[in-house]
Amino acid sequence: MDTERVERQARRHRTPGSPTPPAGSETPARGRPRSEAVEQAIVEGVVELLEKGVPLTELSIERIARTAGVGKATIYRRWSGKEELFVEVLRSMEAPDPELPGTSMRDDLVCLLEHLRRRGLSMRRSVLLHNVFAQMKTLPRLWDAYHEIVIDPRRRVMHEVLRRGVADGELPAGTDIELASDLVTGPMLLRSIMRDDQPLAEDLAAQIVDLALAGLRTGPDSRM
Amino acid sequence: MDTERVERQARRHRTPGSPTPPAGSETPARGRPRSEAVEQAIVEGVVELLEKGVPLTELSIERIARTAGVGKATIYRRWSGKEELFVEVLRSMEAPDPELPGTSMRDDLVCLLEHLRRRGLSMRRSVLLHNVFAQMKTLPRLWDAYHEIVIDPRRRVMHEVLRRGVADGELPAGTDIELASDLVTGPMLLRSIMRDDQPLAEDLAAQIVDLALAGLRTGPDSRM
Amino acid sequence: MDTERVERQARRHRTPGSPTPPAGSETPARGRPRSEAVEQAIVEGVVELLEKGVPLTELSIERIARTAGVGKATIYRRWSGKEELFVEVLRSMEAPDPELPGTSMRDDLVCLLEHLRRRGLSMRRSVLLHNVFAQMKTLPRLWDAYHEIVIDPRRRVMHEVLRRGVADGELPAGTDIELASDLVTGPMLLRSIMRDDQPLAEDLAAQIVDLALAGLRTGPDSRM
Amino acid sequence: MDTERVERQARRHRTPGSPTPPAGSETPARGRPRSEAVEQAIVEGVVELLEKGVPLTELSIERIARTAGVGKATIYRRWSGKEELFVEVLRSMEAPDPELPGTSMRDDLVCLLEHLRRRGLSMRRSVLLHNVFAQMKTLPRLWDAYHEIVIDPRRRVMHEVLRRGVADGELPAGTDIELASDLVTGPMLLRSIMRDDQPLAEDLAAQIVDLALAGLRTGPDSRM
DNA sequence: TAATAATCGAGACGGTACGTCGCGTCTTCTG
DNA sequence: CAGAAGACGCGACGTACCGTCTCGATTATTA
Repeated sequence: MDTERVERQARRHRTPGSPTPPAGSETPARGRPRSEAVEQAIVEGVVELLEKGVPLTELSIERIARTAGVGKATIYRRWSGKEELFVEVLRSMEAPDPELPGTSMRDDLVCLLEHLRRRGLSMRRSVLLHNVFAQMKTLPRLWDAYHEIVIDPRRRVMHEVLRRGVADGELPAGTDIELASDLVTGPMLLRSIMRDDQPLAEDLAAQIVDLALAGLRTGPDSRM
Repeated sequence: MDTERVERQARRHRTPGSPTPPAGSETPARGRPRSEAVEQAIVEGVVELLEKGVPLTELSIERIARTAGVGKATIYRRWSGKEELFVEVLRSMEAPDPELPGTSMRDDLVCLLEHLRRRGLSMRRSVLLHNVFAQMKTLPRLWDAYHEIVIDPRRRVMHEVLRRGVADGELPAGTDIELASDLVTGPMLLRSIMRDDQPLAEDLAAQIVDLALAGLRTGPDSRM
Repeated sequence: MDTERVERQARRHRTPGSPTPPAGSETPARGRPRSEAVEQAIVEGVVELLEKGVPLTELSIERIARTAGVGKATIYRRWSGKEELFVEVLRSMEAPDPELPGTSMRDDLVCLLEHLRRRGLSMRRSVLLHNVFAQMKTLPRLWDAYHEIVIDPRRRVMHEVLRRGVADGELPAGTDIELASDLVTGPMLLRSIMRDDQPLAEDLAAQIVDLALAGLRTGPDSRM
Repeated sequence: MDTERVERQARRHRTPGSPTPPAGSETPARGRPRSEAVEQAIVEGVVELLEKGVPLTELSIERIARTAGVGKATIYRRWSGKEELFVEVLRSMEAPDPELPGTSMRDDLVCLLEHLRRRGLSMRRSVLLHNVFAQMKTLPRLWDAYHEIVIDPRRRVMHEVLRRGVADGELPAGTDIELASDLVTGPMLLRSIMRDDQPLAEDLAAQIVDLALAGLRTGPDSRM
């Protein structure tokens, strides 16, 4: 009866994209299942702290655990560290996908940029994502996850809109979709990230789109 | 156990921009003067570590001191913490101002953007500023200093170029200089920061400038 | 998050001396009965670990459970903690009572002391009781149980032997039985516990008994 | 200036027997010296806790640090763990060497045993050494140190006394000094350790010595 | 030529957080 | 019900840095 398990079976953290296993029950699920409520308490605790203005540097795992009334191990059981936890937090805060008006490519682009502007605004208001975003490049896994979950889907939508623009004749054939996408997205990003002392004007999205469509040489007044 | 802490006078750190006191000797300067060599050793030590690929998170003051063969107090005597030290490092690494060709506004813009592209490239190559930039928003003083020293001067130059473009008739009168500036800068920033998996094409600066000048509706082929 | 802890009825553990309820079934005994095999597996697992040289400090309940391939709760269902479990282990390892030759008080004493010597030897050989004994005083219930089960019975036997010695004229009337008992037992104990670097000579029991009987002033040579 | 020390120089803890280096200054003593006061505060804190009746199991390093108002690292800087710290505590509590009357071997033996009896008493009174001693065998370094510092010196004194007894004719020539020593020491040890429910009689030392000298067959009344 | 004073490397100091482990209790599913 | 499995709140482990504080030794200026 010498069963002493040596390899404690590598800890399995939740896969970023799938909170609950889809359908085919992979393992029979032995032992007491992890509490959903605890999961929520932790993530919500982090959000509360961030909204209270606590700087990200002071967001120790120990403090998070204390706030949520939870043992440290319970956090480490789910996420391998701050990074992975923040991915969860980020996901839980992301606004739902914008619904495109579909009236014209131009209007769709304005809508997408407006969504970006709103995210920029909320980053400043709540102090929240401001810092999470700021640190993201230091936390490579978080960066990757954010790309996968947030950035890439939006980008794909914008590419689709632009491709439709080419098909509808709103853009010339042979347009570099990637570059076009970055031409309209870049300025909004710059305003959000680098100019955090200035407000983001209400009609900024429209301004950028119209200027990008018409070109500097012509100016936005040439729009139909 | 010697509990009575005497409140010492606040330590005075060097002002960021002036390594040596200007001229009028404020204090008679008694005692052993600070060693220039030590100053250099610390900053160079940080640069070496960053170039060796050490993540910024592992750049503890203790490790920096060890690397430079220097006491911790010697660092704190000069800078109040990591933030202020990094400002110094940042300044010591910035490439010299680009010299504008002056042949046309378009060429000047391309030149400025090319400078930005090169910075983006070096951030990736050396792993260096990559992380420093990434963390910068978490370190507000570093962020401010970087703005003051690096971003703002470049921005002022670009604004000047654009204003000259309006004066020369290359741009329509009434052009929003700020917005125009961001329209060309934004895309390059986006490529540098958000697309760190893709290369920055040799002629990217020209591509962006030409597309921004002509506008999406027209496409870059309309250039002279 | 389910904070209201309900005060459950105190768990009832088995009485140390009676592994199975005597006869009159106190409770109707509903549900699945406790497995004897499990009981054995746990105790044997502990013994194995101890004999493998695992220090008592590293004998966590968690590890014991792992070794025996048993859930932690299953252990706590039987014993209230390490202490009570160790009593069980101790009992399962004690050598059977020595049989006295009865030829003389002196020979009986030697026999009893030889038993003690053997226990001392086995403590060293198997690394086993060595540590259990060592920690016993920290675990008061274990200490008490050990007294009750092991020490006291032996002591009573020795007292009996000595009393017979007085009756038979081998010892003077008015001999302090307690003190006499300790005079012969003490040295062997000391050698076993305090001199674990030295061997326990084959004839040590005889040496001690003879010296104690004759007295230091006379020396053991005076024996018949 | 690539000095980065890799091997942090193995931590040196104090040698058990020599609190301060004898004379020849081995190393020039660089950096801030360790505070004597802190050392004292820690050891005294442990003693206080033990005397307050805190069980040894609850004597975590963390609690000791808290009690002494000291950082954990400060403790680990001096001792490698609980074991070595307890050696210090033990030494700080040991009564000074007994002064032998020298009137006779018998009186010297009584004096030595009386010293042992007093230690036994203090172990019970203060709850102190009781547990420390109990755990000692689990903590091998502590056990070794206790031997070296406390047991062995006393034993050597007793052996000396006995040898003098042989020389003076109080004991027969050819007496086994080791065995004789254990014959008188053993019973006192047994009473101290194994019979912690009974008091240690005032004249127990004399009783044991006299009985051991005269022998059980004769009884203590035969003494001069 | 001293006396004075700030600097230097080194490292002790009280803290806080790290990520792990064991405690004893609980909650799930399977026999 | 018992049993294996493992989640749970808790608290200690030993380590790493934080920013401050002594140390002895060094290096200028001032008297």
